[in-house]
Amino acid sequence: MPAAGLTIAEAAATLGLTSDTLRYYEKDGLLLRPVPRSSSGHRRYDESDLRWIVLVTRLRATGMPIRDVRRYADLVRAGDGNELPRLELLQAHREQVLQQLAEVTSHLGAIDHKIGIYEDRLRRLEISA
Amino acid sequence: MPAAGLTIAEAAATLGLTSDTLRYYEKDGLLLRPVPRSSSGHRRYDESDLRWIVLVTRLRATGMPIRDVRRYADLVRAGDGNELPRLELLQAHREQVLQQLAEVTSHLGAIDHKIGIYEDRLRRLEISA
DNA sequence: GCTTGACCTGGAGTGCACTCCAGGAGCGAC
DNA sequence: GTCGCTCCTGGAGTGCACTCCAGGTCAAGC
Repeated sequence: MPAAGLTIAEAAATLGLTSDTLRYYEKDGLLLRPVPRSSSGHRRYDESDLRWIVLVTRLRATGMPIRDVRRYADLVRAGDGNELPRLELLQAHREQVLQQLAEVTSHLGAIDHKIGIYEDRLRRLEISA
Repeated sequence: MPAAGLTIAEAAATLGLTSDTLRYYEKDGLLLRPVPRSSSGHRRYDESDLRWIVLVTRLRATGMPIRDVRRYADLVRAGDGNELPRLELLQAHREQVLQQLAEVTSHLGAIDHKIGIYEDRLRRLEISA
């Protein structure tokens, strides 16, 4: 009978994280619950753990600080009744991300312009060579 | 007779940085030259200094590490003849930024979806109240 | 029954990019 | 001539997010 759930190494590979990071997230209160253990005390991640950690990685990858992920996890862990603060937290993050995207896009435009200048210059050097 | 160029505080305000950061960039080799000094040894930033630092902030704001900005500054400082490596560095960075933008945008889509779910749920709670 | 390998814990260490600080100098205003 | 301001330097300190390590447990395979 195979054990239910993934080992920490399997979960890490699936999620694109390291085992160390998974332990760190758990210790830091980013997960909804202590990950269940096998009889020998090893972590076993089930589907709901993985689904949550995927969300955590999305929040992290869009620049949300650990401390805000923890605040969000705290809210979800607290159960029903605080949907509004959860929504507000996500909406605030969304605004941040949009602003960040706009800023980066605009800077990228300027960098692209500079790239164009170098390309022109190099084309001309090539021709005159 | 007013001195030519901005003081470090003025330059910092103009660029949206701090004086400490400007000194740090200079010490770390991110600038094209040591910033010229007044007779009393205070930095005076001229237009060319500012233009370069604007580029530095664009590179930084799009996620280029300090060490790569320094490599780019080294190339520019070395003068004509290495346009190709400069171009390649910028193009590589461009690809990074595009990939980053795509990734963030995709994660944002998933977060938006979650926001939609909360909005629906809250709307329903409101109606049934 | 002993080795091997994956996992455990608490805690120390790392890399990055600033940010702050102590001690000191120059300069205009009073 | 001294107060207050801005600036200088070298170097220490900070916050963040991991990442690594020592020393130990446990189950499976030989």
